[in-house]
Amino acid sequence: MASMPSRPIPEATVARLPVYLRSLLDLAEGRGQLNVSSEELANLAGVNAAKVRKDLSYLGSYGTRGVGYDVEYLLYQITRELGLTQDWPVAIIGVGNLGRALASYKGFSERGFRIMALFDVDEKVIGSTVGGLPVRHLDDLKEVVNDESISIGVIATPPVAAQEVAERLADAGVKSILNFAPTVVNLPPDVTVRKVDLSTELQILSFFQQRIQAIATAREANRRLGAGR
Amino acid sequence: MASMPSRPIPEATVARLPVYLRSLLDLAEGRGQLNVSSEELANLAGVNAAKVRKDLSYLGSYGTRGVGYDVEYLLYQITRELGLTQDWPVAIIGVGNLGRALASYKGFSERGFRIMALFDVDEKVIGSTVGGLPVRHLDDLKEVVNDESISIGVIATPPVAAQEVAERLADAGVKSILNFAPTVVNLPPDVTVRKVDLSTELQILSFFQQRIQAIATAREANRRLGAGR
DNA sequence: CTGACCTTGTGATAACGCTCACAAAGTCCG
DNA sequence: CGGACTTTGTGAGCGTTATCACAAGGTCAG
Repeated sequence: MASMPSRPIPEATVARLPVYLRSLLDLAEGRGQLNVSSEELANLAGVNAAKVRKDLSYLGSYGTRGVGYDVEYLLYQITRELGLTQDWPVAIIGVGNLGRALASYKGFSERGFRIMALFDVDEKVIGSTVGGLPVRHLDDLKEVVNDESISIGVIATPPVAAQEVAERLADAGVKSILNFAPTVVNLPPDVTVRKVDLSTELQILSFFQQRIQAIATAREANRRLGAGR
Repeated sequence: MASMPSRPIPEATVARLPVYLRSLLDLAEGRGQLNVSSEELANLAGVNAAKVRKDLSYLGSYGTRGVGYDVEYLLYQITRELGLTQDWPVAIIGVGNLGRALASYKGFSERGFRIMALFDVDEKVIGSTVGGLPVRHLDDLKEVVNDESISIGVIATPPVAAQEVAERLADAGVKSILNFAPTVVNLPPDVTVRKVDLSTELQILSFFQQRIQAIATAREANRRLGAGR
């Protein structure tokens, strides 16, 4: 039956492929390097070499023993595996601070994500232009998704609106959603939702930071005890 | 020696605590609910009930069998465990699109992360005010970190600058860094770095989106084959 | 006070991901 | 052409995370 994926690629590997991709682009564009060893790629990507090799082995045997990987060829294979040989049309819903920043973010278009439409419900911003695109009313979502073949939706609304927006996206046929709103959205399992939560990240940092300070405090107390003895 | 953590809390659990925290806040503030079962909390947080119970059990036995968890008490325990009983002073480095959005983002201050200083190297923005704070030169970083007891640094610079900024932060004594620049930064292991990469997230979505379309295409081909038989 | 009922807390087990270590396969120099 | 050297690809083992299933502990009505 045509080409089933030889082995299913683990999710952890998929999450690292974009990192390798970026490292390879640096090598190719910056230094024009032709070959790269798993060791070198590992350093650039901030992981260890064995992991790089195992990850790449899921894509196939694209390396040459004794030499390493051909940068251009590997670039192509990862690009293909990630589905980045084509451009993806993206819509952003919510044109607040974050939505605006995302709409103007160069990194997206550079990587083939074309922001095709912006939506909001606030009459004050509807009709205005952000990053060269008009802001449309959320009610137009389904129509625009169809017309522009939007396949990825980015939610940048306040948390209360996120669930409804997510449902509207799903209803319009969008199967991939990136959610920046700090709330969990529930959707049928055929829709892939990824969540980016800025506060959550800081809270995790807080946990480790606190641990550092707790240790420092304990050590300080210890030192004093020692001195008093 | 005082209170060592009874059991070390798994990192996967730490990463979920902020999600539970948010769900509990919704319950407390929104509906004024007093008790919550692992089942209900699981639904709100988008995980399964057993995982909730196991996660919470690392914090201690704070539930009541037959009843559930006391919302306020659990809120307090998670807040304490995450080190959120105190405010954390934060600096943002890089005042481009993203830096500005972060500087104005309400979600940070709401959760006790106080943005105390902004830095850049572009003379055009230095001295200007963003979100009520003056933008200072990166060279003042160390001084300000000391004066304001900055404990968390947020990197929102272009990728080429990220490594140097990270090193300067580490040199100034910052042990927790949130990196939005799309590049890996290498620092000594006593510095905790978390990375948020917007393009990476879209690329992961692309992978799954592509898979969907590949399946749809295969099914379509199949259908035609079947019809032609 | 008793028994039906509910929900937690946790061992046991399965799935997953990471790392190690080394054979296999190639290069390259003399 | 042969042997030293390099680096991949991967099986095996280990640690972490997720899930299951149920005894233990508690509520609550009568």
